[in-house]
Amino acid sequence: MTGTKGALRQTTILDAAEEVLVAKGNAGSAMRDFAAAAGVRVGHLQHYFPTRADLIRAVLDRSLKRSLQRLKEMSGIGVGDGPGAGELLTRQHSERLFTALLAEHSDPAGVGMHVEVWAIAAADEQIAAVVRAFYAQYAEHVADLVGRARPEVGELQRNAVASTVVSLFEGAAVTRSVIGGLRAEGSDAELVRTAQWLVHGF
Amino acid sequence: MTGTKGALRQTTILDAAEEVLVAKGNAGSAMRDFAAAAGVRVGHLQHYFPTRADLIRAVLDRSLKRSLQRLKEMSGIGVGDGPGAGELLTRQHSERLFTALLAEHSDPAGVGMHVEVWAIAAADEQIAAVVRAFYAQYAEHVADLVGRARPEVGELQRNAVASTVVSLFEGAAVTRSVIGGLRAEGSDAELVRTAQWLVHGF
DNA sequence: TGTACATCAGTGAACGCGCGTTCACTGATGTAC
DNA sequence: TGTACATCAGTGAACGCGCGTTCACTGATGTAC
Repeated sequence: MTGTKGALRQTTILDAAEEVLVAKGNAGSAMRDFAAAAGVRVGHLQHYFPTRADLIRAVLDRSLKRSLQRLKEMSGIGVGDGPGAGELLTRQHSERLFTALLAEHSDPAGVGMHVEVWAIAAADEQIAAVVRAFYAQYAEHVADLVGRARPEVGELQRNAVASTVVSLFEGAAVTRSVIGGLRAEGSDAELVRTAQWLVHGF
Repeated sequence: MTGTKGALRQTTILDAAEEVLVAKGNAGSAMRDFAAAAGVRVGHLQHYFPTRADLIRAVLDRSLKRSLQRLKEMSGIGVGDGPGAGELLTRQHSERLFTALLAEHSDPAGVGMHVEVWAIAAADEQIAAVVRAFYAQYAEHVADLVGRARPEVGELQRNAVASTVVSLFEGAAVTRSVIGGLRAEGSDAELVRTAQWLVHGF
């Protein structure tokens, strides 16, 4: 299908489109904006993404996949001094993980993307399905972490805890953003402490 | 200015617009949709709200004010068997409050509105300011609750806990929505339990 | 190694539709004397 | 109590712009023999 040159262009276009989407929002950005940001003509952009919906879907899909990827990396499956896949999750490990995760969720660009994802998903069932899959995997991953911290906890409780942790961090993304404006001193530490309490049980 | 008939019309228009906004999203709903839903002509609609931005701002402003109002009512300042303003907040009280609050945050219409609010605020600084004020008041109210549960806790810690509680419930609104799709069994109870732990400290 | 042809990369102009907004208008309701 | 006039409520058509999309086209790159 597309050669390596085309693949590069696609990446360029997606990078640019993501930037525009975060900066100007879905409603505020036109195909002409995406094209201009990528340094191509509109007709050319449509050579790769025939319709606007195709482009938006590709951007969000890639963004969510990357988020999940980063979460897994941060959980330290075999990297650096993180715990191995089957090993017990200590409080040192979870503190580092949640601190890093919170930093990701506090990044303005990431927050803007999250908000756009939700709004678009509300009107596009295809994207909504992708988002649901994302959260399901996100929660499943956290449930695994709980299992590694407290192997004695049953599956039901593990899942309940996991979805609470996900809520906590997703909410943090919004409330600490420029939009939410909540940036109380010490709330970072409090949020991490809460996540640890949920995972470790104390 | 506007007579009582006009005031009624305004309410009708805002009600209809809110419904349309939740159902079809900001990007997906036109002035003609708002007008049709309210049973008036576009020109007539603009007699009350000259521009689209005026209408949207009025809808969101009213919605956020109402949310805050309900939160305060639920906190039970002098209603039913809730605690009075200065009284100690017991675990019974907080359980009832957080369960009710979670129910509010799980209402599909409310969730749709939240998501739209965030997306619009990201592109409209005027609305962003209203949203920030909302969260500030929301957090302040929760901080008061913490003070009533544990008077010995200092202001700094109270605020940190409050913003964490707000994050928890805002996140819950998204992750439990049709979009998020996370509806693990027992997660309601776990979320309430976590909020209680935050407020009461145990 | 060279040629022929298909496929891919990229251009540029035009179309047509939906949108927010404007505007001149008529009918209803209130208010002053 | 009736009349005159201002203001408010509501209509309907039209405008003009920005948008996503279409389309016919040229130039570049690869591939088969």
